[in-house]
This record gives sequence, structure tokens and C-alpha cells, in this order.
Amino acid sequence: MPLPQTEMPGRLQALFSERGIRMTQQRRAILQVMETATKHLDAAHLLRKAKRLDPSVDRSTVYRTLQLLKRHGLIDELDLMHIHGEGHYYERKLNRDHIHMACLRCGKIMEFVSDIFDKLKGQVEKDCRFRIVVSRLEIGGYCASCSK
Amino acid sequence: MPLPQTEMPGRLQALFSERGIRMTQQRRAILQVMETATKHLDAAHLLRKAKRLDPSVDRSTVYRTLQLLKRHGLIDELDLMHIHGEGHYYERKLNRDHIHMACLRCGKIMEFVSDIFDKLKGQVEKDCRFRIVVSRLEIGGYCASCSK
DNA sequence: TTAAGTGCAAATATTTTGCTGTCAC
DNA sequence: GTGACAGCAAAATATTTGCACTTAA
Repeated sequence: MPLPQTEMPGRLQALFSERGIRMTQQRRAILQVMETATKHLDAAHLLRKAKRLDPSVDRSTVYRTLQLLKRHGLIDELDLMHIHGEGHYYERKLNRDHIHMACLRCGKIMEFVSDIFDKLKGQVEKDCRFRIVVSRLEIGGYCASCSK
Repeated sequence: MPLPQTEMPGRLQALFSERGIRMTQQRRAILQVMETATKHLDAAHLLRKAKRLDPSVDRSTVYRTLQLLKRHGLIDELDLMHIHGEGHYYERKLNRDHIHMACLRCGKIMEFVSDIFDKLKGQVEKDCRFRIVVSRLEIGGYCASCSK
């Protein structure tokens, strides 16, 4: 039986103290941005938004906090087909994994949850005897409006 | 009915002339490395190997050729969970898409072909009315030997 | 012939690191 | 009090670009 792939939802700050991770003013700002973000953020955007909450936040603290969050499996790192440059995007990991689709024409990002995706991961765990920690399915192509 | 997702197999050089893409000594070297590679190469490895065939090959030509190959859908770009640094890996696109699994402990990269994966892509095309051009499923976790 | 491709060097973009001072616990 | 964390500046890594010269078709 595979372990659950994702974290329970909950406030990142609460998860930090549960795990005994030290909370700082800067981390609080960064976590708050991650929690309230409505779209996928790259490191530069995250920095800019966190600076609004706490101007002392430095770029390196953003990167160090992102590493911390990744290590704890609290966020996912995405490429989104590098639609805007070579950097990465980050999102809060929620209950259920989802697929990301990026429209190569209009740049829109769509998300999609699928039982078949879960089934596929189950197959990989079973057939390859591979214990999945993190998975990422990203698709590039043309959305309904752009392929009309 | 979705279009086929992948290129027919064939020598990259032949595909170039079919499409009227100009062939140069440097591109020939780079393509030959891509064609004969037994594992996933990053830009730096590709450059080093291409230089052995033609010492005049420059880093920028490698990047420009990679862009060309990507634009023509002849190669796939992978992250392989950034197991060694932040760069990308490249592989010849063959008949059938496959999943990449990277062991977070030993660094081994595994590939897996699955009908369920094809079915999942079919579902995305149908349910989201999204025309898929390129797709990438990368999984990080622990391989059979490492999770014993 | 000439548009496309190349090397070279420099620029850009992204991420990481060393160090010294500060703060959470 | 002390070990973990911070900012800052600089380095490291990865990729792109401008330009003048070269070459494939």
C-alpha cells in the first residue's frame, strides 16, 4: 500500500512549529505570501511580495526558505514549460497532486486532477517497486481558445 | 482524435534535411552525440562530447542547436529532479513517451512506458480540450535497492 | 551570392555560498 | 547563552546575446 503522496492541508506556519522548525519574522513573511498566493510564484516574485510584508527579507533568505520547504515536502517546484524564462515556480502542496498544463500560445496555466494520474502513480510504485516521494506532470500545448 | 505525440524514429541528420534545415559541421557533431548517447546529457556534457568530434564547436552553438531541436520537437528537455545541479538534460524523442524516475538516494534514472500514461494524456486532451504538444512526467523517490 | 550559422566575449539570469552579526528559543 | 538564521556581497552556475566573420546551399 503506497504512503499518501501529499501533505495534509494546514497553515504552513502551524506545520513549522509542529516540526520544531524555528520561526523568524522573515520566514513568516515568506510563508504568508506562499499561503495567500493565487498563482504560481517564482523566486523573484516571492521576494518582491515578501519584501512588502517585511522589507528586510533578502533574496538568499527566500532561496534558503524554499529549500527548507522543499526538503519538508511542503511545496512543489515546477517549470511550467519555462514559459517565462529559465526559473522555477513554487506552489503550496495540498491534499491531492495535480497536473499542470501550460498554453504555449497565451501562456495560461491550467490545473487538472485525475484519478488516472493516481492510478498511474500506483502502477509505478507497484511495477517498478519505486517509492514515490514527489511527482510532477507538466504538459505544454494549446488550450481550447488558442487551438480553435 | 489526438495527433501523434512523438516523432517517428530516424536519424536526426535525415530529419534535418527533410525539413530543409541547414546542415553544418558543428550541427553534425552535436546531432551525432545526441544520436549515440546512452544516457541523458546536459549541455555541458554535450559540448564536451561534441568537441571531441569537432573541436571548433562552441558552447553557444550547442545551446542554439538545442533550441532548434526543441522547436522542432526532436528532443525532450528534462530536469531529472535536479539530482545534479540546476541544469537541464536532453534526450532524443522516440516513438513513445516515457516516464522518468530519479532515485533521490543513489541518483539512478529509470524509464517506464505505460499505457495508463497514454490514457491519461488522452483524458487531458478530451476533458480539458487541450492539444498536447509536449509532456513530461518526472518522479523522485527511492528505487527498489534503496528503499530496502 | 547571401541568408543563415558560427565563435568569441560579454551580458543576463538564476541560485548558492562565506562571513559576520543577530535573534528565537 | 547558543546554535540557528539573517543580510550582504561576491561567487558559482546556466543560458543568452551582439557582433563581425564564415559557410552551406
